[in-house]
Amino acid sequence: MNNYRSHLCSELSLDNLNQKVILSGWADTIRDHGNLLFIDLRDNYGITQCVIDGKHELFSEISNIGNESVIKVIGTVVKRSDETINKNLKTGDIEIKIEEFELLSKANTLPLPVNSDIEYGEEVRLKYRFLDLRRNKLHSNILLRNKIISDIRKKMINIGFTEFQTPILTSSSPEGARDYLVPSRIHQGKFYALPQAPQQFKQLLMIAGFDKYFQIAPCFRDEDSRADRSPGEFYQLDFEMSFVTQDDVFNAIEPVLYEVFNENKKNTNIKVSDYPFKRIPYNESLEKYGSDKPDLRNPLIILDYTSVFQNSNFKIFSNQIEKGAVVKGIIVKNTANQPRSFFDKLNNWAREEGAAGLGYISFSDNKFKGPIAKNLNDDQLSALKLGENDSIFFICDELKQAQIFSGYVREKICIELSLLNKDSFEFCWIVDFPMFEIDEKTNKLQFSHNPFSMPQGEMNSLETMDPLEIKAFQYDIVCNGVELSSGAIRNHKPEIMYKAFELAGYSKDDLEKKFSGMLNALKFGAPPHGGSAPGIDRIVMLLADEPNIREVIAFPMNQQAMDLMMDAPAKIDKERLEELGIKLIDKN
RNA sequence: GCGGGAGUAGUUCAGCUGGUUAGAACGCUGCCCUGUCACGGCAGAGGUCGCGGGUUCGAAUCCCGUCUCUCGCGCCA
Repeated sequence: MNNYRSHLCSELSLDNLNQKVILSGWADTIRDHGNLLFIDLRDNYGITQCVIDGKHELFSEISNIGNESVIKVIGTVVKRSDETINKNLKTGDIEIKIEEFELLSKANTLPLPVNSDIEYGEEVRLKYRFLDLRRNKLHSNILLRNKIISDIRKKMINIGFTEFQTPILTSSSPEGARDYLVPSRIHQGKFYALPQAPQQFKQLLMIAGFDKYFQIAPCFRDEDSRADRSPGEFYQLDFEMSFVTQDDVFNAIEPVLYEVFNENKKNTNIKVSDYPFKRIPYNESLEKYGSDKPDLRNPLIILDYTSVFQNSNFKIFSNQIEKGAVVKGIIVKNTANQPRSFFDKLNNWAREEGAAGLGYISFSDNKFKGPIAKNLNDDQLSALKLGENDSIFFICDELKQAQIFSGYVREKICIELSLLNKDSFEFCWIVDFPMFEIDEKTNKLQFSHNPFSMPQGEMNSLETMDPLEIKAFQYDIVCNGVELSSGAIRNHKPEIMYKAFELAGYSKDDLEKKFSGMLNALKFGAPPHGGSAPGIDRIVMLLADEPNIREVIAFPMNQQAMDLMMDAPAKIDKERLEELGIKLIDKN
């Protein structure tokens, strides 16, 4: 028998009555009645109440152990009397009558309590992460995370993917995020970089003929954090497939995501959108939702009303339209009877956000109301297509600004009126991203996403179309307004790549210098291939219903990319720096 | 780099327009308590009010600077 335990803290019941058992765990709460003492003993699996009588010789010793000390208890399983049964505990029908106990590890006074769910400051929680991880919420989040990862792994293998490992010490990539650099001792003055993603490696594995690759891949990017963006490192379900079109990629991963969400959702009321998921072209997403990561739980839709206002008497809009602006509108049902303050509040909010205001028209009892209504004639008003009790809010600006701000308005009104359907996971693909865009600073053409994506229409498009009109086989998967990943069908033909880079201002030489490995590989027989890489941390965030990514990572860094527990990053001894040939300079 | 919020006991927080000795809860220490499950009761210890400067007879409170945490923007192909 195991020296420390015969059973787990979750598994004893009336079936075990009168058995002598050994349990080990943490003293979660200790209730000392002077001549009677209860200990809730906790392990990874559950809690079991242990009791000792004041007459027992170990009583005084056990009454001094302190919360979170680790103890081993030997005792007998006894039935609780009817009035002392605890229905909140799985083991609440029984308790352990302590006969012997051993203090395995004494705990000092705690810097934060483990046995309560009260919110605590992050600095303390991160510094004592091992204590925070003992607490209910984090403990179950991390268990959920590991369940999700293991489910993903099983499903990917089941549908024929092969799991790989790719290098952590690799070379710096010229495009994209800042790299984390690692100095080389052997090659003084040279650096490895940690991979931002195993992008090139997975493509090389396709070229190597492995057909279907996946990896729960660590990715490293030296960029500033957000609530949903962990600084430094994060994980992706990175996958890639050979001999596929965009639809083949979607068809492969949709069931995996659907099942992972459906099998790990918090309660059975939650509905996961059925696959195939909606496919929304990038431009349509900006038009209808004002975002390239729309939250489809929000029922509001943005429509275009430029033509209604174009020749109207509402000069504020019609003058702007003449200068090239557009008018967007959002119809909101059952709001015509909202008090004036509702509309004023939104208008004030819009002004605070930097907009000129938020005009509106309401329709009820066959009458159009609101400050703009009197400027439109009957034809124009009926073109709004308002139903009884509807209101419509207008945004007028240059196209891109109007789209973005309409997106904010859509979100704001949804929050104000609590229109979000919280019991659902709404997936969609955003497809047909533009291949190129204009860099606003330099006015030059640049790649809008991954430069290795295949342009739709391939060489023909690059040679004949306006570059800004060319779409790429580039797609994002979005769930509840969270961008889970982007992916693409890759460009596997060197001549198309030379041409695409040429349009973005890179010479053949530039390309060969920067991406020689990849480019070289494409010259020796590369299959058409593509894939994607949904973010694991964000999937867990959604399923755990956590607003902050640190709540689903066992050992996260703080916003400043510091590990407060391990004290990283840290200064390095002079000797080590010398060995690496590194001299620090004082930037101040 | 820029903007918002925060920083008071080990912890979570209160502390008004400046005014005696800066409070509460949890935790901690001691005593009492045989059926609790956030056990209860009594007593006690514990604070450079982030740091520096200023205004004032007097600053946790007002002003300036600075540091730290956090949220957002930039950034993240």
